[in-house]
Amino acid sequence: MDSASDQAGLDHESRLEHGDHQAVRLWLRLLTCTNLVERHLRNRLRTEFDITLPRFDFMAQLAREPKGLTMGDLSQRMMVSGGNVSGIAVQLEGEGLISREPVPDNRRAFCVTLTRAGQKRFAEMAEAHEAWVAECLGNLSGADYEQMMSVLKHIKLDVSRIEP
Amino acid sequence: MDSASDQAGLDHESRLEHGDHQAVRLWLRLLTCTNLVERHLRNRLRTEFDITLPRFDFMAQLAREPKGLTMGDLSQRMMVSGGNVSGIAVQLEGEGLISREPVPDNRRAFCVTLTRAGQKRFAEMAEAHEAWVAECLGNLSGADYEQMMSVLKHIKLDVSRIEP
DNA sequence: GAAAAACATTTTATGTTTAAAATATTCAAA
DNA sequence: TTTGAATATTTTAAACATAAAATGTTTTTC
Repeated sequence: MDSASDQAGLDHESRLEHGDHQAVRLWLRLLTCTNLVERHLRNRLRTEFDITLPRFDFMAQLAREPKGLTMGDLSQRMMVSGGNVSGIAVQLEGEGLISREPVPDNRRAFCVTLTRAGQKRFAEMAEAHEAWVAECLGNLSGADYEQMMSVLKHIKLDVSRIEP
Repeated sequence: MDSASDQAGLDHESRLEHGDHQAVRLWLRLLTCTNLVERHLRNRLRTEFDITLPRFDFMAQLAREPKGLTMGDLSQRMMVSGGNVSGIAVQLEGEGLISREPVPDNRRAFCVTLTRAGQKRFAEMAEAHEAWVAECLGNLSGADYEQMMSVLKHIKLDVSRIEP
């Protein structure tokens, strides 16, 4: 029924509409797929390491920057609000996985780093996490991988150009 | 540095690790991209229609099924927990956008449908939503679109095969 | 050098999301 | 038919997320 009416009157308007529908279909599939992988990782982190995805992400950012990051840096990189990282930091600090030390020449900011225990704990989790991700996304050809990376970068650019 | 060591000792182990890293990079980009679009749509729905994304999704599922859906159907299609749809339903019902009627031969279940007002309201929102999505994802070539759809389907299949 | 602006973070209030327990109903089997 | 398993939904408690206000610090500007 849809394809019949598409073939019938293919003026500008319906062309546009067709493109729109296409975009929506892609969006829904993209969303479904991402949610599926995210849920999978979330569940495994919970069942095998008793940690949540946000806390894992928090630690992952720090692991990438041994010199430490400020709360603002973390908020920006994790793309969540400041109040959010604040809450997560309190918990991780309570568990002894991160430490927050004052920055010498800026008493407003904290320098957040992984503790020795945090580094060790994260290393274990990261290895498993990487394997889980590979299970989900590692079964693509090199060409598919390159294509996806390129198209996603393209989309990212398109979106960032919209937001005023 | 990375590429040098890759070329140096390319045994099975480092090959695997390389593939894993690749998968992680793709995953992070996929996640970032999806979050970016999702946040954009969420903001626009809030500012222009004063509605949240989950409520919109809830209504979108119903719009697609004029005969109505049970709470469980909605939970499954929206890929969120039952408690979640339960809360959303209460709100939408309070606003008169949906109705929940008992199913004759199953007193456990509700049949949820859009009210007349809900249909009208959704139609307005859906049109705008479709245009916003097209702004984000509509700027791809037909080939890119097809490729994305195909690869995402592939990934979805891979993930669904994992979950035990 | 004092007032104002900008900055980094936390707090607060509100709302979303999940997992798990609780409730109620239906179905299956012994 | 009564017991038990499965189903559909709601409730509850805890974590997460945001925006906006509050706090304290630094920088700018006049």
